Amino acid sequence: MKPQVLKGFRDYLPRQMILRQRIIALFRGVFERHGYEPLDTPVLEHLEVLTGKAGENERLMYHFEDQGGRAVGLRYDLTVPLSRVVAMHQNDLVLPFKRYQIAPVWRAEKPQRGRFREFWQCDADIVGSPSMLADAEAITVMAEALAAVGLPQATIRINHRKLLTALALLSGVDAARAGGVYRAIDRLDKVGPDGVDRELIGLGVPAGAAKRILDLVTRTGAADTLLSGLREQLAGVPGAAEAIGELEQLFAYLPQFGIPASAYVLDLALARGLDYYTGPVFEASVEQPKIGSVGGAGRYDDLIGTFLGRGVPATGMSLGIERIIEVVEEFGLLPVQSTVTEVFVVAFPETMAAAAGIARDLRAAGRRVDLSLLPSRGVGDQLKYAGRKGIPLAVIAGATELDAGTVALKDLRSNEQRTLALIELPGAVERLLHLEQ
RNA sequence: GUGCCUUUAGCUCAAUCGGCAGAGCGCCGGACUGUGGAUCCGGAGGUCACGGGUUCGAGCCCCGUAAGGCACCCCA
Repeated sequence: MKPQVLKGFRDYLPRQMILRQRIIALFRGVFERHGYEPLDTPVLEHLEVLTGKAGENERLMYHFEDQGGRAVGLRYDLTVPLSRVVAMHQNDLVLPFKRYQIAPVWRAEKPQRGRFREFWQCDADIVGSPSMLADAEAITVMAEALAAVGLPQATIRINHRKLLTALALLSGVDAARAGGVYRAIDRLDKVGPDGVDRELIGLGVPAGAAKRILDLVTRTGAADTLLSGLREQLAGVPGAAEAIGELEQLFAYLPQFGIPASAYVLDLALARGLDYYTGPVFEASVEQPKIGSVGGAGRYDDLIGTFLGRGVPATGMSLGIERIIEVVEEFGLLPVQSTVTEVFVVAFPETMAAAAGIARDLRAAGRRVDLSLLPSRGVGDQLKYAGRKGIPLAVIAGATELDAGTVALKDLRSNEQRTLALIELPGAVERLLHLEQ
């Protein structure tokens, strides 16, 4: 049997796991500081729970028949499972329900840099508030999470799904076929204005309407100026006034939540592909490295209704761990740690018992301690092992020192070593570790 | 899912026209019996991604497959 993993799936070795867990811990901290509660759901769902929500993306869904003949699928995102949970457990949840979920999802895409078939999403959502305050908080949480990992160059672009629908109506395309118009508009940064113009005309949009749409979505400037301009241009178009009004509220709330104005921008060309969005949509992306968006989301007021029969408003955001790691590594935004161990205890065959006792005492003091399990290795080899793993401190528990009630403490980073009374060891270790921070 | 590029030691890569598979780094051992990293010496390590084909002879040419990457599509 040849050892191998599936295309687009990966093992995470300790060095990578340390960074992943660190980022996850930072995100969890941001989520919990904003009052979000943890949630987890099964990786496998009834296929019908998953289908009908992702539009054309359903071709990327992993699905199969289980041994009992049931049609099942691996979750494609964390938003649909959340909606199912809300519908199933409505009596146990206090609304607005704010939950975060950090968990893997699966998509059968062609792998590329920052794009995998198994990847982790970090979602924070608010269920039960139709207010733009909820959307403003979702954007705030996203901005703070990105700032927590030192990613300030990511700007959150914001748009409104109903605004795009209004543009489609304006162009003479009915709401059912509006998706094509969204996609054409969304490709603005890739194919440029002329390209979008060609694509719109290819969809059957009259040349005049295409030009008008292009004129509207390529405008830049302050959100309130853009929105008041749109209010005039789209007067009488169904849904437009509502969308513009919501965006105006949203942009009024954002400064109140304390996010710097540089962290977000109104981008009238932003579309996003998932079918279930009904209101504001947001997306955070980076220019370098070229991996596209690192997070996104939006409001999905009708999704829970597909399970419940009655609508429950919901909004939230999602961050992609793998892509964020790509950026963090590219720019060295977080320190690289190769081990979680703080102290290594060098032992000799004849001092094994004492060495184990020292390790136990240090652990009781809260230290992370590795004890040599191969004491027949020489001191040099044991120190080499500790050094190669990147462990900062070594305690040498030799007979010479122990007979005098002492022990040698070596700082493997600076090569400084001193002999100290056994009783002083925990304090000395603590001091050396904190000097490092 | 489509198109293109790549794949040689653990890693990064070389190998002229199709003619005996190499280097650096890493690893292991020694110089050095209780002190890692440096230096020197020595050593191990290869199904040339995999499967076919052409040829006297293939790492090199041809076909197929897989994995990785780039561009689409789409997305975190």
